[in-house]
Amino acid sequence: MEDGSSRDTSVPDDAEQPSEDAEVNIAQEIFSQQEDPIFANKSLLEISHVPSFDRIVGRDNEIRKLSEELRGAVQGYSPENVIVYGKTGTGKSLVSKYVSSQAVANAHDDVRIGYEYLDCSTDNTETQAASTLARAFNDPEETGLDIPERGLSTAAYYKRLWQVLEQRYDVVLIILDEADLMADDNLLMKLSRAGESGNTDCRIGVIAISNKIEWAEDLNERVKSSLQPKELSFHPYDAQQLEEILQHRRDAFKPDVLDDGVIPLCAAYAASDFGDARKAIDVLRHAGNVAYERDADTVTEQHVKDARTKAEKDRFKELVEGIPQQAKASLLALAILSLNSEQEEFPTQLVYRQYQNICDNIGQDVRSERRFRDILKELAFLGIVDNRKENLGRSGGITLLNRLVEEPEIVYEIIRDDARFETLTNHLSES
DNA sequence: CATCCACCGGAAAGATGGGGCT
DNA sequence: AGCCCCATCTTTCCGGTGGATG
Repeated sequence: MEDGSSRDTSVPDDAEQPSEDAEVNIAQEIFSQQEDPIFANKSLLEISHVPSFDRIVGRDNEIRKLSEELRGAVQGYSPENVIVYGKTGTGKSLVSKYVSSQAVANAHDDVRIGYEYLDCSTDNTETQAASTLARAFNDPEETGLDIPERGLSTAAYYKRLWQVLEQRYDVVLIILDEADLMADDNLLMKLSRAGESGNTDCRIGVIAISNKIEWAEDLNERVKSSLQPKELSFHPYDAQQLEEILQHRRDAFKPDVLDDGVIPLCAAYAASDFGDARKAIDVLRHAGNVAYERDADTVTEQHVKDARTKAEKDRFKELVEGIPQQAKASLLALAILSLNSEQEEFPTQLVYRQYQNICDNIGQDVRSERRFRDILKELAFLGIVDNRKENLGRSGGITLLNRLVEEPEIVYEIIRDDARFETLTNHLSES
């Protein structure tokens, strides 16, 4: 992402260096391993992979209902707005995309219709959302409009969005995935009122996806009344459906490498995890990786079991590696306290002092205590720490007790791997 | 049983850095 | 060039909290 000036010291063109040859050969060896004994087409197991639509399992009812709500769009009328609920991995996005694409495919000849999918966990502010939508619907060739990613005011982005819709579409469907992560309701408000406030003649149908059932209730009254959403809820997949979903992806593997019990076991695991299809696929993929790493000929149930814990560890490691430096220092403070004490829970004050030590030690800025509290809350939101409020009464007031969710050793190791924490004096602790 | 401790957490505003427009 | 807008992180200020304490 950045300038490459610091690394690449070995690039120069003197090819006769033996060490470099060796490296090339190692790399070649790995890259050119043509025969993968386990996988035939691994991309079928990627999370982003959308199965061909005739393979959607067990969601016929949902597809039917959603299609009915959107029926108007096909003829150029206003579709209903829909809020789709359901736990993660229950096919909400998949079905929404599928039905929208079908609406586009089956539209009457004289109806200009389009749909776009917006992930509100990425574009979580009104401005970003308006920007992304405007760019997604736009075609510079046709409209002559260029829409920059950033730099414009929110109002300016809306203005362009309306222009684009006006020029290019009679009806659009907008899928807002994870709509509950949106910072505020303004986007929904604007979209639902675009017509009546004369911004555009294009009719807009919103499909808002949320995994929190309470979300609609929290919605601003004004939004609710102008959106008038229909509600649709998705149930978790049962074990049998999960199994079927996995069977459809069997082609990812070479024939006969999957032991009979593997898919049912993955399905059973995922079914106990709230029927999350994504998890089922994850576990299956990881099982394949485990088998590969162990040079096995087939994927066994044991591989699935091992993969399950491995997958969780990987996820956790990635999560911790990805947090900002200040958060790492904070987390490390908590880990060190846990390592040096019988207790599991520590009041914020104590953790803060430890955090100050760490910052001093590695020469990092110390944040204010207020900010520190927010950092802890963010860590709690990510599920890395747990915090519990307790009132210690007259001598202590209210305090948060913080506890690591994972083993402190693991957390400690992961953070110490970060180069910026290398200089940290070993186990500086005792308070 | 009223008090009171000292931390919690909301609000607002500053700092910094991304970028576009005219 | 000078101005405007937005995102993110941080600090400052301060009212709220509720069980242990006397």
